[in-house]
Amino acid sequence: MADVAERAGVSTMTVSRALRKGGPISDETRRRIMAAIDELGYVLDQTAGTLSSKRSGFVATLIPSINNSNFSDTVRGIGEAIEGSGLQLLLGRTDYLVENEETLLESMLTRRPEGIILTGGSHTPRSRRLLETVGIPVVETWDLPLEPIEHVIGFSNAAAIRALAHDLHARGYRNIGFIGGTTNRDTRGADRRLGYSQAIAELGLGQARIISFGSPPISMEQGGEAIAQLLDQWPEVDAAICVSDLSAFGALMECHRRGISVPGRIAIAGFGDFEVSRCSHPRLTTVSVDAVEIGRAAGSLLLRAIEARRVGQILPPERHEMPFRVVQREST
Amino acid sequence: MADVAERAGVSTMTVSRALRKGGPISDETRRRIMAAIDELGYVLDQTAGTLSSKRSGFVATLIPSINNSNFSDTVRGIGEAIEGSGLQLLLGRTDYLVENEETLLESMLTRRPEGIILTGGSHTPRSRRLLETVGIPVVETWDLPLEPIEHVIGFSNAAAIRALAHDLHARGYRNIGFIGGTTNRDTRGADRRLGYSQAIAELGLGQARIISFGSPPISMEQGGEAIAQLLDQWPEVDAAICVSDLSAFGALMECHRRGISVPGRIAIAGFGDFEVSRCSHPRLTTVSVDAVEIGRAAGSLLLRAIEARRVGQILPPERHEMPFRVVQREST
DNA sequence: CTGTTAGCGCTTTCAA
DNA sequence: TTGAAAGCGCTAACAG
Repeated sequence: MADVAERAGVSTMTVSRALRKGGPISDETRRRIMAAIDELGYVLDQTAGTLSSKRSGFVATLIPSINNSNFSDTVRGIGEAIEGSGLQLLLGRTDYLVENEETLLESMLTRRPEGIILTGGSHTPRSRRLLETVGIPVVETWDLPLEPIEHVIGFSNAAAIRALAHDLHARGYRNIGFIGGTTNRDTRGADRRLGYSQAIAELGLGQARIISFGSPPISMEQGGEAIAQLLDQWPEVDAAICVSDLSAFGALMECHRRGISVPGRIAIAGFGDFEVSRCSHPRLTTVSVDAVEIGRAAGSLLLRAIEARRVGQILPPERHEMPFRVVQREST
Repeated sequence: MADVAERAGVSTMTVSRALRKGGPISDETRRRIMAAIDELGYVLDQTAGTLSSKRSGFVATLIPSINNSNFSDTVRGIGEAIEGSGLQLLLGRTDYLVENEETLLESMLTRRPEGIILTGGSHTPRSRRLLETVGIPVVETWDLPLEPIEHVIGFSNAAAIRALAHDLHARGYRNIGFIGGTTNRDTRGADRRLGYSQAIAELGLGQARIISFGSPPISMEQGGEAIAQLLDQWPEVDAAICVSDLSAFGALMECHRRGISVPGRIAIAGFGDFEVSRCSHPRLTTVSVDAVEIGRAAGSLLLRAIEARRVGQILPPERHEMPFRVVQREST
């Protein structure tokens, strides 16, 4: 800034003002300063600015996996929502583990983010404590936690799968199985399994037929092995609900390979409305959630909360339930 | 730090030392300090530390898309490489546009990253200038630029597709088509198309049969529409190379839908060895690149370069060509 | 092994 | 519309 100020014949304070949109500064002075910056090829050092202004301009976001279109869509939505606000995303990948979330959270908090968006409603006690201590706005997404930290933009994964199971039942399927991961590490996956069990009980379908296969997130490959196991163990199954479209797709392809007709011999449905489920042959029935919209809603809510804090206020906790939709396609 | 220091009965400088691994400090003092930090629920403010030490602890990484397993695998590899070094990833998504790359770069440089990993070898003049001015280590990946900025961890996309075309030729295919995007926005995609054209010329196969479909990255859906167009325009084609596995998969599914046998009537091959290509039926022939290893190599190279700068040295530019491999599967 | 002093490059605050 | 002074919370450098 000193170099720029000298070149433009002003003080560093004037340079600082020129770099903010609303600053009281004459057009001519700003032009000279911008020219000087451009000639020097300099960029502002936000580190110093953060220290001085106590505004980092960071928004921390934690997602389970970056290579999952649901979560990457949500990140895109967050990006759209904070675009133009001067806020920057600090992205972290928990790999579906709350322990990783805690570590990442701690490491991100050292950057003094002004707000945080988390995936899911399960966190370690220490994570909750850290968030309380820093006192910045928090939004939990993709879930409806019973005891939210603060704001929530989510939906019930259990209710979504229940709706899918009811839909299958209405179409005449009676022996519906479920394919998911072996642990509760993926809490949304565990919630979906719960929704399946609830639906089976509600519909009076007797026995729950659950194949747990592999550490979450369950892959396409594992979906294929799981469907074989399901058909082996309960030959009477006429429909399979998979914890996500990826395993559903793997199951579908394995059926092709074995000459098992879908939906003739068995119907297959997934969750998430991934691109692969729209393109496969047959196209996969699934539950669609607007992941981009979850991100947009979470981002704009967080933005309002951050702006409130900047003027010394606190936005009361908000909780928005996002819609989901059973998408009936050719596989059921 | 003042609060912690008071509680532990030491100076802030001692607290600072306790928070670094190698610091000269007694076990007992460190224990007391850590206890105080834990009781208070405080985390270090790296903003101030960055300003003082001139080390941000950030590594900036720019990728075209986060929802692409190739790039997200590379990010994972980078993460593995820098794990334990105390460095943190600052991730940005360019959406395949060098103009976005420039904007993101500028915004990230305000955070004073200690090193940068870029995807591809095409950048705006201003991007190159900014990088020169800041003088931090730069690694370009996923390409072999003719005029690299500094370090390179990549491979030739053209050579990879040439190898695939030669492989198809060796298996008897003579009328090979290519499916890709309409513009050069995705420079790796454009390079792959170039490799196809080179191979057609080298092998004396006469006419190049190229279907350009949609703005890159071309989707599964678009792959399906493109294969229909290819078969319509050149009914003699006996093989199709797609710019990526996603479009190849879309093409494959569209053939299923139309009752066109793969590979009986037409062979289909892709690029990238995505999970979907390993699981589809038939499994897709593709070109495999170890994306995680590209990330690991780029990360550890950058780490060496950063450590060199920290002791006032400069690591001479390195250039590593990563292997690719044609993976013959059932679709050809 | 621990403490003191100075200062990183900005922005806030106040004054003109 | 502009400038001067002070200070954000750490760490480097030096001393003991």
